[in-house]
Amino acid sequence: MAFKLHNTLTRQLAELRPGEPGHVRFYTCGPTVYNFAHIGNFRAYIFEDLLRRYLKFRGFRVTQVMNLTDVDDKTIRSSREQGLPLRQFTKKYIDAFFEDLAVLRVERAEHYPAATDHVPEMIALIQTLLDKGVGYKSDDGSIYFSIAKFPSYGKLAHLDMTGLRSGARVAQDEYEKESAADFALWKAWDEKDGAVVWDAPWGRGRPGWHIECSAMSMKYLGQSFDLHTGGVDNIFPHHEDEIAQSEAATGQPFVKYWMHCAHLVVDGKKMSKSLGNFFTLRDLLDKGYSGREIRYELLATHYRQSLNFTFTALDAARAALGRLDEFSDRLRTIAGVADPDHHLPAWAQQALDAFTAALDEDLNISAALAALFDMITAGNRAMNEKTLNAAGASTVLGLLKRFDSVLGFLQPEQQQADADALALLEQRQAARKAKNWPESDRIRDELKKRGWVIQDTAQGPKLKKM
RNA sequence: GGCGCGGUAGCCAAGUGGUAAGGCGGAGGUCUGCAAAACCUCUAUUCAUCGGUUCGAAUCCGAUCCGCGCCUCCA
Repeated sequence: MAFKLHNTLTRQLAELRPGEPGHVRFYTCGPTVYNFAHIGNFRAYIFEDLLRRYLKFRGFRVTQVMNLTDVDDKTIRSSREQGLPLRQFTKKYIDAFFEDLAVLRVERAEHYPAATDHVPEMIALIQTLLDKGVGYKSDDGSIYFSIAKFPSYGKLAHLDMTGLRSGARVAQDEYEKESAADFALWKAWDEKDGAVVWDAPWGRGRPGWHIECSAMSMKYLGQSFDLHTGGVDNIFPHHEDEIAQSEAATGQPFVKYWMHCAHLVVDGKKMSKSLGNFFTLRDLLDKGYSGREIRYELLATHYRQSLNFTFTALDAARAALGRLDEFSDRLRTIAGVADPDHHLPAWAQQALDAFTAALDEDLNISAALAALFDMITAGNRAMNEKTLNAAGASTVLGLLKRFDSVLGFLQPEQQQADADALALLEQRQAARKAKNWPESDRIRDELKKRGWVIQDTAQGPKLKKM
């Protein structure tokens, strides 16, 4: 069995064979840090997290790089509006971004290079392109990439550029580009840029957007690396341009596999502020949903399928997670302190096999979750029939832990009952012992008001956060 | 117009030639002082529509109807 993925370059499934056996180097396009990231952004980061975690589950060593775009039109504009130096402005959103990732239980990548820390590398790359005659300087001092000099331009997006390539020189209002499809490697300083400026051999200015990903990915991963991911909207022009720049500069194939995740829509419509269906992670947390619940919803749809985000689905996620938690609780009760016996019950082994087979097939998460839920049904049945002993339960708990190394949502949120709630719970037990049902029910209602639900189990009452 | 994705139960969502996974919801049952929660069972003769290929199609081909994305800096 092998891990197969859908490669945007070929539009086909192919087995992942990293350049260095056993070690996957991959680059993921990160956030532009001018605002809080929204749930559509996080859909992409969670997809990449699943990929990362599954690669590790499969035994690969992973080196992942995610860039932070901290200089571009939007960051410059917003920092000026707020009267803050660029770095001070972006720091707030970089910090927020990492906080959000932690809430969503996204594993940290190995490197998070910021564009502003890598301008020398970008200048060097642009110089190479100028030396090779693929880049050219326009009258205003900007540097452009000439796609006419890169015949395979369009291979990722499957665009036929012949019509554009033969185009005549475009007028001044097209930023003095030779061809409309040429893109900026370097933008000459403009008054609107204020203090955001670097010196380059050809003049003052700032890097274009695409060049940062080429410069930083090659710095940390090499001129040729395994995997590059992002949202579908990045296929063109961003990733197409990255390929052009990088391959024109090095003469090497840039990236072997490209993976792109589809968009998230809300109630079937594209998220937009005007429709009132635009949500940051923080908006959802404010509504009382947990990062774990949001993670579940964002993860549960296959990454190449557009994800319809709804609150109904978020509630469904909550219910499904509750069931998963209950299963773990039951196992823990049976397992006690027993050691695992290294031999999975047949139904658990079956789940592991199905789980792996599903994710091997281009991260088929729906089938993987089906395997998990089938295991829960089988496991509950075994526990009902008392055919699962302590060691067996302990072994299955170990398997759940392995599953969670991929899924990242099985671990419940901490929910420590406060002293008051525990005191009430004891009072209710006393009332129940005396068969004083009205008092017992009154205390149950009181706890409910405080957000706790009582579950009377064979092992005594339990408090659950509502 | 070009490139591409999708239409499967009340909702969400797998399955891409061998006779419909899974989740939520709903219905019944078990447990319980009553509950709650949990657990068990059931819940699509059918896969947008119409033709075609085939022993066999949700899956392949053709047409049609809907929805959506990208086409120069939005994950």
